[in-house]
Amino acid sequence: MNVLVVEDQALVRGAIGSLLGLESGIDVVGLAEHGQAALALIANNPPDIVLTDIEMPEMTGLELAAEIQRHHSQIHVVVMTTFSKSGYIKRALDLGVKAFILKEQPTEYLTSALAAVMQGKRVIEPELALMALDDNDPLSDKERQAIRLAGEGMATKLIAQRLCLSEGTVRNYLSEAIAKLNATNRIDAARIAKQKGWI
Amino acid sequence: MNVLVVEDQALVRGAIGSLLGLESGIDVVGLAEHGQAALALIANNPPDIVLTDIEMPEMTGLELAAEIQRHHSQIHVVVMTTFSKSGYIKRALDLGVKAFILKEQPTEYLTSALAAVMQGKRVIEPELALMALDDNDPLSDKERQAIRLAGEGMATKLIAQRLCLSEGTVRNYLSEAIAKLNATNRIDAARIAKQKGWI
DNA sequence: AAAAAGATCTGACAATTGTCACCTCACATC
DNA sequence: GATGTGAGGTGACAATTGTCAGATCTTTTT
Repeated sequence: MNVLVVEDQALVRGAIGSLLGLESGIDVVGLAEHGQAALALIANNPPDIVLTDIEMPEMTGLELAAEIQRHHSQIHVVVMTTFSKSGYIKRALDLGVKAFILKEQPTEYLTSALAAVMQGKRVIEPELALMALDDNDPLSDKERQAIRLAGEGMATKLIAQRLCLSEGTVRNYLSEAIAKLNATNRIDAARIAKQKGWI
Repeated sequence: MNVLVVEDQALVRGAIGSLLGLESGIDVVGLAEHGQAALALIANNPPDIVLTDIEMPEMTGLELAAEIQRHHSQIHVVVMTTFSKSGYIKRALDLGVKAFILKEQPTEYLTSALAAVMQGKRVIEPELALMALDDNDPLSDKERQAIRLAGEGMATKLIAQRLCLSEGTVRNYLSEAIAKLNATNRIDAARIAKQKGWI
């Protein structure tokens, strides 16, 4: 099967290309450093599978998956990512992505997932699928914005100015968010929300 | 030459192992997922070169480099990282690291750097070396640790317990660090220090 | 040996942050 | 027209955080 590898870090891109090149049954037919480059290669020579990272500049792997779903629906998309954020998983599943690979998983997981995808299967760890289900972001829009700014080190007064709210209201939002996320303070809350992909 | 690869993401670790395995003259004699595991492998079977990522949980690649410099000074250390933070580069050079590889560089850069290191050379991009020059980390060791924990959302009391210091002393350290970094509070200070590679 | 320089600690104080109960106003619904 | 409901606000209070001026007790320097 023909695979196109999309990953922004050249060293990792090359290393994964080399890894897959060793597998019998897999031909690496292209390497792209972001979604735009990948689309150009796909137009010329559509592969069977596009294996793409999610976090990339210019165009993320999920945006690439959306584009492929729209214009090249016969191509299977497999995404890789460092972070098992429930938001990512949910979007990927909605976009018809065939496999969801975490970079913490061993190389054998990747190769066997690619083989399974060629047989028409979907590959996703059950626990990740569950994460997508209970991806219920409890934060309101204002809470989200307040927590994000707080996570960048802004003081309450500045956050209030930025959001055009009173200082007290901002404190209320932050307090709410801290409670909802079971955090101990605003920094902790920001950390938790980031980790879930909510801010 | 015998190379030990240290990288926390299994997929990337395996892929780099596979890449280096293809090179004639390179034997990948071990794969470790963090500094602790690497040290255990080194004790049994010291390689010629340790190729390590910097950003890792438990023990960072730079902490590993320090440990190797102290106890296994004949081993060459090569670090890889996504971020060209001036603090990383400076610390790496101070720790006797032989080559500094960015993950955005192509795979050939890595393989040729490893070959050069075996010939006793040092490999670092001139522009990165320059970054190291104008990097003056003003933080003391204790301040660094305190700020890092604060950046993770820990309250003063917990930080004090972790560092075996009194609460007041921790507040002093944080206050000092905030002043030195021209920050407005502990979160802001942590953000600045992270970006420079000081924590 | 005296002086200087550290690191840690303490206590006091002000500023910021976190929590909570309750207020107001607009706007949709019954 | 009465009633909810939700966004935004206020004020009060406690807890945490930030600042600073010493106090102790090592080390290091002179």
